[in-house]
Amino acid sequence: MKNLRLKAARAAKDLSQQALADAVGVSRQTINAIEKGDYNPTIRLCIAICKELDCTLDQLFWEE
Amino acid sequence: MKNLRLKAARAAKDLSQQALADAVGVSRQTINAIEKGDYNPTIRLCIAICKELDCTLDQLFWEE
DNA sequence: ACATTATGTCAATTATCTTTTACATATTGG
DNA sequence: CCAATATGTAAAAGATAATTGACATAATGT
Repeated sequence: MKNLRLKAARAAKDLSQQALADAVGVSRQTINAIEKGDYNPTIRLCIAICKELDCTLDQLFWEE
Repeated sequence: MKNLRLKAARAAKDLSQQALADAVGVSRQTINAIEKGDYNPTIRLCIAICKELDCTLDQLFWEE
């Protein structure tokens, strides 16, 4: 399933997928794949994304 | 660096590394490596561990 | 209308997470 | 003292995260 919270948080910072990818040191396709879902990124990448977007892991990646 | 919060949370549930590994469907070495640190597990594994230990991502894996 | 940026997606390759097998030490209970 | 459990660690192989390059379609602004 899609990660719409990530997409929204990125939009709130007015960052493109490319800009976020550059900021956290991965490729644009990786960010796109995470937002698209059916993907399993590493915890360090998730943490880097959270810090760039001023969020926490629970806010962007926790699922009940 | 070591993940002592994970080690403590596991101890609080009285689970061995093997028991936690079985519960989340990975090998004992993987749990050991995560606790040992210098390791980068996937977010899905982190979530599975958190749910097994009744914690959240922020509680076990967030780092300021 | 045009150029530019942003996004979606795919195939092939590289990097790395995870397993398997194995051996070692420490600890606990009988 | 002995058997069983728990933990730490390592090398090789398997599974998958992530990169690279490419092509396509929307969206945006001039």
